[in-house]
Amino acid sequence: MFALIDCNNFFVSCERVFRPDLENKPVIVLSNNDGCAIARSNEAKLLGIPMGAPLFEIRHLVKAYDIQVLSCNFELYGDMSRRVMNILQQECEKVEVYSVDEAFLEFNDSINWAEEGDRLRKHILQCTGIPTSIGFGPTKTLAKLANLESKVRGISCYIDHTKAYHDNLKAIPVAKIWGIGTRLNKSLKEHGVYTAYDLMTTDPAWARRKYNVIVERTLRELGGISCLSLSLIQESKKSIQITRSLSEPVQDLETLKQIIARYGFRLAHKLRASSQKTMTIWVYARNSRYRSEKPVFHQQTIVLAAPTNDTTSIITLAQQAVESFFDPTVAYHKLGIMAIDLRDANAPSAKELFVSVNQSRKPDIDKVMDSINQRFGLGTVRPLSCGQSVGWMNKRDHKTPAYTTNWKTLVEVKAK
DNA sequence: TCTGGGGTCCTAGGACCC
DNA sequence: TCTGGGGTCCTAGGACCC
Repeated sequence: MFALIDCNNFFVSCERVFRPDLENKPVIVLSNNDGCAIARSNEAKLLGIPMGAPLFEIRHLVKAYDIQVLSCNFELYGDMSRRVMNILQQECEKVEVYSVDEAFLEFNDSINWAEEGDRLRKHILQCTGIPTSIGFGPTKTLAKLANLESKVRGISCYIDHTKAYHDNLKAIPVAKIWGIGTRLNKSLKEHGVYTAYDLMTTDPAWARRKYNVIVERTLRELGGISCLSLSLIQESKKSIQITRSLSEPVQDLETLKQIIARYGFRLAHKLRASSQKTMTIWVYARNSRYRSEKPVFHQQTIVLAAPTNDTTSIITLAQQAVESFFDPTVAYHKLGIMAIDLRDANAPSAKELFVSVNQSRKPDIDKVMDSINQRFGLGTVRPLSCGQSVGWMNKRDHKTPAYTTNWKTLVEVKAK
């Protein structure tokens, strides 16, 4: 038996742990640059704020209902996520961390799911302050659906393919199923498939022919046949990227080079943190999707002679890429750098046999930089090419402190 | 005025091999 | 006029996820 446990309105819940005054109030957490609402409390959802709503479009609601607006604080969410997952790993033998706020669990079929679910939810709430929902089922896809029901009802739930649950399945729109996105939803509806029950009772061979193996699998999973197993070991990443929208458009080459240097700096740091090196770097820049008359997308792919996670090399290559495609008439609004074709840093490739002595000594600098930054915060020491903070930095006007990861911003409690 | 960031998997088609 | 059969690898693009 599978279970999906999921933190309720995760980012908002993290904020509420340290801001109890936000309980029972409508709260939203914004994306980078305070652009869109990426997390909403139940109260905010009830006010009709959709996921991803741009802040400027909902200003009137924020004002009218005194919605509490917060900038994103990923340091906090990442740390809270680790705490929740650690607890799960202590409590269950088989845990697959699926995302920042979700995990799949696997249990013996004979467990009392209601009891087990309530126990876990209580325990997590007590240890971290984060409320969760939990759904059980004979497959991952059904456990996901049961989790939806758990969210609505506030208790542990179970769903399977048998007759006893057909009414539940008939009440679930096909778009809510894991793996059915907007395109598939539209197409399925055109073929008369509206609910989870409809999809479950569709011919798998047709699904394979008409769509692909993923849809076929989803359909079989709905029918109680487990096609997706738990991945207990965290596979190493296949790509790592840093992309950001700029808070204001940039048309100046030197500024763009500084920005991409910062992204390259973070990318190299991430690569080292996951003990990986990259063989290929992809850099792109584009104008605004919303404002510009003509979409512009500039990009360059750089294939390296040998895999690297060296800050200086990555920054140099990224800046060369930006120089090569830079066009002074374009107002750049978003930049990104991506490392693809990753290798295990601890398993040197034959190509690395030929790097110069000079280059092979460089990682020491990165090591020192990483250890200082680990202690005092990323960016405390950084290459000169990253420049000083200027206008294009991320806008975060409503950010809460890093309560759990920075000594300077720990919460103070006064006892009388 | 103002619109997020970071991933994965699958498939079709082209290039190339013998 | 008529031009094999079988295979692998790579890439771009589409769709999905949170």
